[in-house]
Parts: sequence; C-alpha cells; structure tokens
Amino acid sequence: MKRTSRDIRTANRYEVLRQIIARSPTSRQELASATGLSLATVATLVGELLDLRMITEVGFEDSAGGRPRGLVAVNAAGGALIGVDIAETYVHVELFDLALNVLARAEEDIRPGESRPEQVIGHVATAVGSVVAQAGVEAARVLGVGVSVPGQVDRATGIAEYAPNWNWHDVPLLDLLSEHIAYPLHLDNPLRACAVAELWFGAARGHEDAVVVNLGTGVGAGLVLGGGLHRGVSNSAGEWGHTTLVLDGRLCHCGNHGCVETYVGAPGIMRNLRELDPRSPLLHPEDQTATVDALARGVAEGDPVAVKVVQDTARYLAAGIADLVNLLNPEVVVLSSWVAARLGGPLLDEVREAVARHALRRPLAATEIVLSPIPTDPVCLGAATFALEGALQSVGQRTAQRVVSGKGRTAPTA
Amino acid sequence: MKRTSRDIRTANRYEVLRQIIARSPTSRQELASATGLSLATVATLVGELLDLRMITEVGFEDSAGGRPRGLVAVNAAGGALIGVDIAETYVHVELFDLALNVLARAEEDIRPGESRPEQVIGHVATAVGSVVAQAGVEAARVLGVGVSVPGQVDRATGIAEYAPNWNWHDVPLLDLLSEHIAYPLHLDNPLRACAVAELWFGAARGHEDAVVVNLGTGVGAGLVLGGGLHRGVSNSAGEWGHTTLVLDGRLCHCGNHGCVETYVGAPGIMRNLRELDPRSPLLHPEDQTATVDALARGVAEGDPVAVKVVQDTARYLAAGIADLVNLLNPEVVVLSSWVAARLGGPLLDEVREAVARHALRRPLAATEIVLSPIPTDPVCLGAATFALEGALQSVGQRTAQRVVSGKGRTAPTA
DNA sequence: CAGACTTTGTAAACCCCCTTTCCTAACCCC
DNA sequence: GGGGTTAGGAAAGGGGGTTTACAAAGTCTG
Repeated sequence: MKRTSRDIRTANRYEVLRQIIARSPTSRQELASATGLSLATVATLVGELLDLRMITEVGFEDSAGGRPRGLVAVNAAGGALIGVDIAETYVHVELFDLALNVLARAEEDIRPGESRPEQVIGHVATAVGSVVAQAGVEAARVLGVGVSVPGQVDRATGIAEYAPNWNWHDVPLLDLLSEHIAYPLHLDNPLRACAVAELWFGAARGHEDAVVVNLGTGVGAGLVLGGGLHRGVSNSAGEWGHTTLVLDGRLCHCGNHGCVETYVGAPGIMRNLRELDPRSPLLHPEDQTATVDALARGVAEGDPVAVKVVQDTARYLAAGIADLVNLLNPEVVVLSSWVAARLGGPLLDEVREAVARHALRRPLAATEIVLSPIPTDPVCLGAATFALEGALQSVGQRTAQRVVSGKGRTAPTA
Repeated sequence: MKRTSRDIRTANRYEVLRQIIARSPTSRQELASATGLSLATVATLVGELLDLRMITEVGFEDSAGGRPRGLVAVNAAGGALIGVDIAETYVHVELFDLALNVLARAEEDIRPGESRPEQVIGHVATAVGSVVAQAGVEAARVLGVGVSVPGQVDRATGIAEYAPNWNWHDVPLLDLLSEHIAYPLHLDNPLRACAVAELWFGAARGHEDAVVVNLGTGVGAGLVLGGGLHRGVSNSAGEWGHTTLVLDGRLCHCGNHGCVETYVGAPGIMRNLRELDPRSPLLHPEDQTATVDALARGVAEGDPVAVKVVQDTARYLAAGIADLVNLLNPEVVVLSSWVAARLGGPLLDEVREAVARHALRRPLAATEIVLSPIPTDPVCLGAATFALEGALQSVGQRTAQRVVSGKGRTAPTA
C-alpha cells in the first residue's frame, strides 16, 4: 500500500478526536502536548471537527495571568453511530452519540435454523430501525453503521467470505444490507471491532503495539501494530484461537488439534471443568454463560474445583499469551470479550504470573496485561468506531469531482 | 512514533534503490511503473542517488521511434558496505560493493571460553580490518558497518541487552566497537538482519507482510508488517523460537517447555533423529552442521531414517508456520538460515503440505511458502543492508546547523 | 484604572513531499 | 530534413506540518 501525506492527516485527525473524546472538555494546548503536534496543526484539525459539528466550544479555562484557554468538547448530539454485533445466536445493536454513550439498544434472537443471509439481515434491519426510533434521532444525523460479523470478511467488496457458524461462503453482505439500511455501512469481524474499540477508547489507547485477546465462545487476537490495526493480506490476521497450543491436543471445529480456542474459549473452559469433575454442579452443559458465571461465583466463594478450573484455564491462556508477547513484543495485552469480563478478575493474577514464567524476560518487561476497561459490549462499540473512522476518513476527500463531458467542457456544478 | 512526510521520502528512496539494485540497469520509466511513483519523483530520487554516486548513468535503451530512455545502474564501485555476523563460535564478516556483491570475506573463530566482550570485539575489529585490506577500498568509501549480534539489542543506545550464549547483560557494544572501528555502525540481531535481507533482496521484496523464518541453531521469525520491519516496543519482536508448540514438551534452554526451537532448531532436529534411532550413523553428536548435512544426503539417497526425520521436523515446523499464517496472514513465508539452506529442498514440500493441513483456508490461500533465494550468508547481507539503510537515511537530513553564538550572529560556516 | 505582563489562537510564510502539466531534447521513419 | 514519438527537466500546484508574528483577551500592579 502506498502511503501519502494524506494518511498522516487522517491519523492525526483520528488522534485528535480520540484525545478530545478521552479528555473532553479539553483545550487546544492540551491536545497539542498530548498528540505531539504543533498548536497550529491542532487548531486546524479542531477547526475541521468544529465545522463538522462533531465537537463544540464549551467555554474557557480559568487563567492565571493570560488569555484563558478555549475549551472544546465532544458534541454528543452532533451525530449518532450504530454498532451491530452479529453473533451465532443473536444480533445486538447499539446506537451511540458522539461521546460514545449508548442511547439505545436492541437485540434480536437468531433461532437455531435461521441461518440464511436474508433472515439474519432481516433481524439486523429490524434492530437498526428500532434503535433509531428509540433514540429519536433524525436519519440525517446517523453518521454510519458498523457491522461485525463472525468469520472472514473482505472490507473492500463487503463480502462475508466465510462465516463458520452458518457455513456462509462469499455472501455479499454489504450489498444485501444496503437494500435495507440507508446509512453508510462498514463491515468487519468482531476481533477487529474489539481491537479498534480498545485502540480508541480502551487499554490500547496511545500504544503503538498492542494485542487485544478476545475470550468468548470463539477466541482471537486483534493486533494493533505500528499504531494501527494489522489486517494481513486478506484481512484475516488475528486468528490466534486457531494457533496450536498443544500438538495433537484437543480436536477443534476447525479440523485441527490443540488450538488455543479449545482450551480457553468458553466451550474449552467447560471442558476443562468437565475433565476435572464431570459431575460438577457448576457445569451447565447447554449454557456457556451460566457455566462461566457459576465458575466466577465459585471462585469468589473459594470453591476448590472452580479455583482449579480457573488456574488450569489461566495456565493455557498464559502459554498462549506468552507466545504473543515473545512474537510481537507489544506494550500491552488486553483481555476482552464476555468471558474475560466475567472471569477476568480471578483469571488475571494467575495469567500474569504464568505469563511471567513462560515469556522471555526482555519482551515481558515491556508488556503489561490488563483487563479491558470498556464497560459495554466491546463489539458494538468497535463496530460503531468503524463507522466513526469512516465518517472521519471522508472529511479530507476532494469534493469537487471532475466532470467528464461528452463534448466540450461542462460548467462545474455548484 | 510520529510519522512525517519525510518518512514517505525515506521509504520511497529505499524502494527506488531496491528496484535499481534488482533491475540494474533500468530506466526511470521502469522505476516509476515499478514503484507506482510519478516520473518526476523518481527522477528526483534518481538524481539524489546519482549525486551520492551510488548509481551511475550507463547509456541508453534502444528506442522505437522516440527519445531513448536513459539507463541507470548501481555504481558498484561507489561505496562499500560491511556486514558482521557475530555468532556463538565465530565472527563472519563480508564486505560488499553497492551491488551487494561480496568483495571480501573474513572469519574469526571464537574459542570456547572467549566470552568477554573485549575478546569478541577484538575478533570483529580484526576481521573488519582484514576485509577492508583485502578489498583494497579506501576508508572513505566504506559507507557503514552493520553488526548482527545474537539476543536482544537496543538500537538507539547500541547496547546488547542480553546475549544468551555468553550471558552478556547490557554490554555497551556500540561504544566498545566504535573505539576500534571508525565507520558508521549499526547494531541489531540476526533475526532482523535476515528479515531485512529478504525484504531488500530476497523473497519478501515488494510484499507488505512477510515472515522470515530463521532456521539455524537458534530459531526465530523476522516479521515484515506493513512494508517494514516490525520491531516491537523493545526491539525484541520475532522470538518465535520461544513460542510454545507442545505444552509441557521438550525443555528449552530458555527455561520453558515445548518451544518451537527445541523441535526445529538444529539441536532439535538432532534430537528428532536421536529419538528415532539413537545409533544412527547420520548423527554427529558434537557437530550440528555435519548432522544436518548427513540428513540432507540421506534424504537424497532415500535413507528411510533421514526421510522420517525430515518428515517429523517438517511436521513440527509446519505447525509453527501455520500458527504464523493464522495469526499474521502474511503474503509470504520465507525459510532462511543455514538449516533451511541445507535441508530446505526436501523440507519444503513436506512443510507446504503440512501447513495446508494446519492453517485456516483463507489465510492459507493468500500465503506462499518459499526458500530464501539469497545464495550468500543472509545475516552478513542483512547487516550490510542496515548500513545501507543508514547511509540512505542521512541523505535527506538538514546539513546546515544553526550556529548559536555567544553574542550577535556569526557568519554561517561554508 | 491604566499600563505592564502573560497567554491564547489565528494568519502568514515557509519547508517538505508528491503530482500534473508544459516544453524542449532526442530519436525514428519517411 | 521535416513529422511523429518518447524522454526527462522545469515549473506550478496541492496536501501536510511547523515556525513566527501579531492581535486578542485575560491578570496583575502601581
């Protein structure tokens, strides 16, 4: 990919807005020192964002002998972003204001046989319509919709190349969605959504290199390298869940043996429990969430089986994370997604300790392991962030398109 | 790290020189279409390189009805680069002309026990002096010396933070070397040297994302991500050799169990052989090179034990490579270093096949696995490339330093 | 309460980088 | 030796960032 000076501008625009959202309200001076940009550049970018009505001037700082600093803050009401989290059994949609507060939520269940794209898209369209209605925002103020769909996605064409849970192959999801949804659409997968959410609003903010480890039913790692998302050639980087942890280990649904996912994904954790005590009352064979919750409670109550399961899981997880630390040497490893949210506390200490045993000293010394600080659904937030990035990207674009006329030149349209 | 428009220039300068070296002689037009840059930019950069005498005009292309294209080629005699490969038992130094031909070689043995930094540096200084004398180049034409030293290196300070083979801790190697060597010095480790060599002259050339798998006594992976070397926060990314392949597997000298290195590094391969047939005549217990050579010959002759050992090794290697493919989604995986050079042919087919079984379909489809096409010592070449990059980096720098005068302004020095 | 001091933020000038456009140079063919 | 064609340099222009100058907007002090 060729890089141009425009990319620098886009990156700076992102960074300034990130800082404004994080520090809101804040001054141009603070932004300049936080971003390392000159005051003039910050002022220009702030001006752009003011013009877009994404931020507003909100008064002045008290001064101690000079002209008071003007303060800017996110203009929460200046637009709305929608994040769609499509999963195997549900579609979860959230509508955010520009301060990334959730204004409305909607959830649709996907019933077991509903695997056709049209059915799933129907749920998405319903839920999106619902959040817009609930929040009562005008359509024109919806800046975009980010859609996270499991599996491999081609961003350029908007095709879901492969979704394992429904066995989708090359579904032109973006085209299908755009028949029902009039807002700008952005497609990607949950791994990258979580990574972007952490990059903008979470523990990866301000870091050049970070790994966002996703612990859910599936497992993956969103890679932030060089300050931006690493996508790989075919936008399928981050499949850490299908990385071998135990050669010839547990059979994974990907066909391989010993994948990380089979040890630290929710079904893997259930299996860790079952292997320890097949009749444990903590085990809810058909309900991953309930089992994980039971484990969390068990650990809190000192149940030895629960403690042991978490220890075992932490040991597997730590071996996998140590691999990431050794290979990528990131500044921070973030544990995200619902399993981490529920089991994170007890897991974290064990993981830190075990990673310290596994990883090499030098990379380890530079890395910290933290839980995601994002309180809401990170996938929805990340998906909405894709929409936010999309809205910012088109700012710098030339608006005046050259008019190609059949014969002679036409006057440019106003 | 803040990126500026100058980085773009530097990257373009690299790319143009890379193309010139690869296609020498070539025309500005060809360079423009190869790099995607405009003719004007290419002409400017070519002009710069001509001024530096790194390239020369070498005539004209035949034309078919227009002004003939001027041809430029690397000015091999325009400078010399030195690559130093410090390893556990030897120091290998090569002197290159600007076409990256080897003009002189020198090798010094490091005897067991010679582990003090001054001893090692003495060998380096001797060897560097030797190649300069052999090649008969003037000191002024040596553009720089790249030094590869095993372990973790801080490039900014030039400190070898940790070298496992001699148990070095925080040795200020660059300072010590500069007492003996007057040329510009560049320090890094062999992993990254090989990666840069592939990026400039080998199989990774022109790719955005590549992994250079290093199979030697030690094992690692140089990561090319986003068109440049990925270093990680503390310049220690790429320690793939100390990534877990088999949980609780073979004990590694890093203190861990089941590291990739213990299965596919030269000692690991020897162990694979020993476990299969402890009395195999292929086994030279004290000589890794001889054993690997014997295995290569054995495979060529159809020796079933050799074939099996290579199969086993390939299987381990493939599992590890599949992990890299799934995690990073690179365009190309390059097998490099001396084990790959000797055993590469027979290994490659097995590896490709086994990776295809392990990796996910989508990332796999985008990845090819190849042997390094670099015929010489890739570490020396890569180290020399660091020196070349260094020489190119200082091109764009402002030369006129502001003179701070005590009183009034001094006339700028010519 | 007016002048002095301090700080903000905008505007202008400047540097770097790349591209487009124009024009001359250099060659082939007829 | 003109006409057609291609190469490559020079100039103009657009994007981006920084530095510098200066007006604006405060506090402080005599």
